[in-house]
Amino acid sequence: MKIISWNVNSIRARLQRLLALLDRHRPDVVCLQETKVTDEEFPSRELSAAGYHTLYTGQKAYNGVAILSLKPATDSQYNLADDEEKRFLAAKIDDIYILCIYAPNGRELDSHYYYQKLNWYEKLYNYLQTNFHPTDKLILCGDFNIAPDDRDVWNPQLWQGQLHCSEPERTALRKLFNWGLHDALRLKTDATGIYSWWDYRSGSFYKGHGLRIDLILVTDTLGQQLSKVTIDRNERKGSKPSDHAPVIATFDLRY
Amino acid sequence: MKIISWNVNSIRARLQRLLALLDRHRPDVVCLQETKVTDEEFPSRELSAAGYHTLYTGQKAYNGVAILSLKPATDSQYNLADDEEKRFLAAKIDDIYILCIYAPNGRELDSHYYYQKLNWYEKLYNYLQTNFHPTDKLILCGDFNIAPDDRDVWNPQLWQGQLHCSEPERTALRKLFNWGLHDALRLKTDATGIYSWWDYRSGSFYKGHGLRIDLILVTDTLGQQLSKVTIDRNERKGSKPSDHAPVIATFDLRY
DNA sequence: GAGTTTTCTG
DNA sequence: CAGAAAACTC
Repeated sequence: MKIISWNVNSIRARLQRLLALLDRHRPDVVCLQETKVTDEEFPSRELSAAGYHTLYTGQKAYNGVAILSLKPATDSQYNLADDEEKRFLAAKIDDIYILCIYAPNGRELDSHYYYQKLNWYEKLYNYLQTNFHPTDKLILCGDFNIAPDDRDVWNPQLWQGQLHCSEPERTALRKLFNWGLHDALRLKTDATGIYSWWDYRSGSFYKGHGLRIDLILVTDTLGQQLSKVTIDRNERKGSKPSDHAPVIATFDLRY
Repeated sequence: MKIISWNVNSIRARLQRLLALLDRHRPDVVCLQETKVTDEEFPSRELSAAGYHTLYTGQKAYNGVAILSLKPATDSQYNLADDEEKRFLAAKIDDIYILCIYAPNGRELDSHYYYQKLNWYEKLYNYLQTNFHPTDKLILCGDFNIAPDDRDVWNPQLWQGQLHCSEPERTALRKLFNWGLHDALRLKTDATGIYSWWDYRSGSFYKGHGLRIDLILVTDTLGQQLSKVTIDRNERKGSKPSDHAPVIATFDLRY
């Protein structure tokens, strides 16, 4: 079972790249973030022509998430709580619960939006607690807008305490780990220098100035069947890339 | 001698089409309107690579005119009077005076801008009178934003008295004719249904809803040597066309 | 810097 | 409808 999480930064601008990605990896499940289209504008026809079932929830210029799957999904959920912004989508595919999220950015440390971000994580934690158990087969993936720890940051001193790396943010993320989720990539490697996002500005990708803020979190049972986690850095190259690269996890599912 | 006048509606958006046009017709002179770029952004390198000398005067998002020529130009003039907008460019190529204009649109009948348009035509007339004589070899071409008479309008009843067709506008244009300029196309044909502009909206081109507002005017001596006048309607087809088609005049110059 | 919407102009 | 700019977000 192969799952990909990718912040496409506009599915309109990235459709051809997305179709090529599906062709290249033939993933069972794809979680997309920042689709930036309303449901009417979501390119479901092109994606179903590529063989994928689609679930999506979007809004005008911002946010928007989607789940693509080779097999049809069930038990879909489009809201975390009373959220106005389209940042959450959940469904069951086979016997695995898939949660696709696009966490708020926070804009600025200590701003109104920063506290909304922390509050949103609180809601996510509550959602997990009320609806699931750590023994469930569950994957929570997406753009978390938090780098878990200093191994995930190109210049930890510079980023120390900054947005995406502040203690309150990391604590909110750690709460998910403590509940029973594992950072898939960290089950496989302790290496530094593995990033999923690079600012469009000032040649950040070329300079290696990235952060790992796109994560695939899994519960224990799935963690034990995890065979591989990679980040498709090539997707950040060429003309008109997203500023995020896809994260890919492969499981060797035993029944 | 072949001359083309074309309102490109952004030379940035139309550069490939322009280069193809140069290649297709190999005109001696090209007058362009609505280049919509500052002089720094004018693609002079690409055009000189295509074998053309360039004169241009432009501003940020609006207006802008240019003259391209196989032979270098002399006696260039960048202003009609004290004009703030970049709507006028004149030069001498061989022994012919070339005046390239982009007349104001006028926006609305009887508006402030409408009277500015009439006033601009007054300045153009004065410029002609003070600087030239009807016996000169002179070509005045560009986007006049006036349809000379009802033969040049797809639905004269509908357009009767409207912007581009109102009596004050047509009188301003007629003053140029009375001075000694001839509408090159009308020296060759009385046909109706020959247009140079079609609104982008509501499939006007497909429906044949056009106006002839792009003109090549010539003095007597040149009129007598005029061999052909056409409008390249194909240039309005395909993807990303200008809303104007190029007007092409060919002269059989006797020395 | 690369998406988006909105406003302006023709 | 198609350009361009400006304001916005990330």
